[in-house]
Amino acid sequence: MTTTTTTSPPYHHPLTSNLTHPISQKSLLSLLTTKCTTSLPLLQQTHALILKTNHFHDHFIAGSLIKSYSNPHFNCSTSSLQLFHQIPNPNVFVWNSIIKACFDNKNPCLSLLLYSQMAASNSKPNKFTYPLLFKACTAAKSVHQEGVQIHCHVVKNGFMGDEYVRSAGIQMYASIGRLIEARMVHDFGGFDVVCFNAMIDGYLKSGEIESAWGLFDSGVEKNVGSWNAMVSGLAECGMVEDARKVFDEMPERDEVSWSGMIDGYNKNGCCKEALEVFRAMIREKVRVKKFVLSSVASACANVGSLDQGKWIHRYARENSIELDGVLGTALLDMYAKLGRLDLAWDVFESMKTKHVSSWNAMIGGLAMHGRAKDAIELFVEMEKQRLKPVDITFVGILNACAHGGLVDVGFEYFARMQEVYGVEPTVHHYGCLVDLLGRAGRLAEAEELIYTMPMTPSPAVWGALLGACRVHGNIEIGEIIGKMLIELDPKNGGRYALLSNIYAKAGRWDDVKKVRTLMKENDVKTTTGRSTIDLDGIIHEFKIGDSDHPRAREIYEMVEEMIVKLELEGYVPKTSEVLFDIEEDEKETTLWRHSEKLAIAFGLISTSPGTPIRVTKNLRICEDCHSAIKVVSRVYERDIVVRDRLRFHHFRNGKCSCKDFW
DNA sequence: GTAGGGTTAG
Repeated sequence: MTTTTTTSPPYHHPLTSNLTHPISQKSLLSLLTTKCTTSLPLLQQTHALILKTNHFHDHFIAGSLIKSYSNPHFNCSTSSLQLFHQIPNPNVFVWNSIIKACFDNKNPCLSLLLYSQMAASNSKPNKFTYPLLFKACTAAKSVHQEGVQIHCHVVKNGFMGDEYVRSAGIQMYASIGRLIEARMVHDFGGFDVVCFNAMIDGYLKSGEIESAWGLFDSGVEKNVGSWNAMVSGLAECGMVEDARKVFDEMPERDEVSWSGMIDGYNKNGCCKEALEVFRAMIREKVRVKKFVLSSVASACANVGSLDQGKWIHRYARENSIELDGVLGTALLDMYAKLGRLDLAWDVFESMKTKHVSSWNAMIGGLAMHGRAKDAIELFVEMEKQRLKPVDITFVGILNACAHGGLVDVGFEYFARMQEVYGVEPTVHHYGCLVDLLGRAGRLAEAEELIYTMPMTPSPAVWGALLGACRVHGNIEIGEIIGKMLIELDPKNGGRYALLSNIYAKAGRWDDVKKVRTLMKENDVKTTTGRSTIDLDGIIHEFKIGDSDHPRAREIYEMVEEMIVKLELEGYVPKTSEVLFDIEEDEKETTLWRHSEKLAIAFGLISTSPGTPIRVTKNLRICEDCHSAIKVVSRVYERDIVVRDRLRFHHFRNGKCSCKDFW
C-alpha cells in the first residue's frame, strides 16, 4: 500500500497504516472476519482499502465484503445489495453470499428472487446454495410453492447426494409438519447421520415423540448430535425429565449436550435444575463457552440468584470470554432482573458491540423498575445513534409508560412506532395499551380499545383489563371478562384467581365458591406462589404456609412478631386477597403465610440490621403483601426489593417505588 | 475458502 505524501496528511488506515508491503488478499480477509465484525466504520475503511488496492474484482474478497455488510446488527443490508450490483459476472460464491445476506437480514423472499436471477445467469448453484434456499423457503413460508420447486431442482441437478442439502430439506418440510415428505428426503439413498439427526429434530419439533423414539432406537449408528437432538427436542416438548434420562445415558457429551440440557431446564421453568447442571459441568471440567454462559445468566435471572450471577460475570472476565452482543445482553438483563440496575448499566456501557436486543433489554429493565423517564431517555439516545428500534423495543417503552402512568406519552410512542419506524403493532402492543389505560383507571377506554383493535384479542389482553378491574374494584366489567376468559382459556389458573379476587373484594363469597368448584371441574392446576431469597449464594425457596425450611420455627416466630408490630402501626389485612371463603380470622392467618412474607421474615432473622433484603416471586405480588411490606420497610428500617412476575418494587421507609401503581 | 448453539418480549 502506498500511503504517504509529503503535503497532505497521509491516507491513514488505523489497522494497516504500519504496513510497508502491498496488502494481500489474506490480510484483507482477516480484517473482514475479525475487527470489521464489530465496527461499521472500520468495515467502511476496509472497504475503501479494498477499492484502493484494487482487490474488489477478486470475487472471494467481494463476496466476503457482502457478508460483512450483511451483519444484521449493522442494519445496512442495502449496502450488501449495492455492492452486489457493482460486481460484473458474479461467481457462485458471490451469489451465495448475497442470497445469505438477504436471508440473514430477514428478507428471505429476496433470497428466492435472487436465486431465480442466478438461474438465468452463467453461474450454476452448488451444494452451498441449496441449504440456504431451503431455509429461505421455510422463513418465507413458501414451502409448498418455491420449496417444492427447489426440491425438484436439487434432484434434477444431482445434489440429493449431499447430506447437508438433504438435511436442510428435511428441516424445511418438518417446519410445516410435512413429515412424510421430510421422511422421503431422509430415506433417499443410504443412511446418513446428519439427516438422521435432522429427522429426529423434525419429529420432535412436530410433537411426534413416538416416531422420534422409533427412529432413535432403530439400531443405526448414532453420534453425539443424535443424542443432543433428543435432549433438546424432548425438553422443547415439555418432557424435561425424559430429556434428563437421555442426557444421563449418553455415552459421551459435548458442549452442545450440556447447553441443550441447561436450556431445556430453562425453557421448562426449572431454573434451579439448570444451575445444578451448570455446576456439574464445571465440576466435570467441561470447557465452558459463551453459548452456555448466556443461558446460565438467564437462569440466574429467573431464579433470583445475584451471587451466582456475579459469579458468571466474573467467570467470563477471568476466562477472557468477551461480552458480545448476546452474552452482554443476557448479563445486563440478568442484573436488571436481579434488582441491580447499576450493574446492568455498567455492563451495557462496557459492551463494545450492542445489539438492538441489548437496548431492548436495558429499556425493558428500566421499565421493570418503574423508571419510565429513563427508559424513554434511553430510547431517544437509541434514535440519536440511528439504531432502528423493533417491536420488542416498543413493548418495553409502552410498559415503561404503563408502570409510570404516562398514558399520553404511551399513545404518542404507539403512533410513532408505526409512522416513523413502520413497525406493525402486534397483539402484545395492544395488550400494553390496554394495560396503560387500565392501570390509569380508564377502564371504559381500555374496553373500547379491545373491541376496536384490528386483531383478535388474546387472553393476555383481556387479562390486562381484568387485572385493572381488580385493582380499581370494577365488578361489572370484571365479572363479564373473568367469565369469558375462563371459557377462552380454561386451563389457566391465574384467570380463576383474578375473578375470585374480584368477587372476594365485593364480598360475594357464594360466587367465590362457584369459581372454586369450576376450577375443580376443569381440573385446573394453579401455579403455586413461590418466593425465593438468596443468602450467600444459597437459594431459599418458600411456598405458601411452608414449614419445610430448617428454621421454620424461628421464621414463624418472626412472623408473629411482625404481625404485632405492624398492627400497632395501623396495618389492616386486606382479606379480599384470600382466594376462598373462610372465616375472617382464618383469612388473616392465610395472608400471613404468603410466601413473600415468609421469605422476608427469614431475611430479617438471617441478615444483620440495615442489610437490604431481596426477594423474588414467581407470580404478581398480592395487594396485602404489598401494603404489609411497605410498613415492614419502615418499622424494621430495611430496604426491601421484591421482584414479582412483572416488575420491581423497591420498598423504603414505608413507600414503594411503584407508587402503588402496578 | 461458505453451514450448525446462546440473549431481550410474551
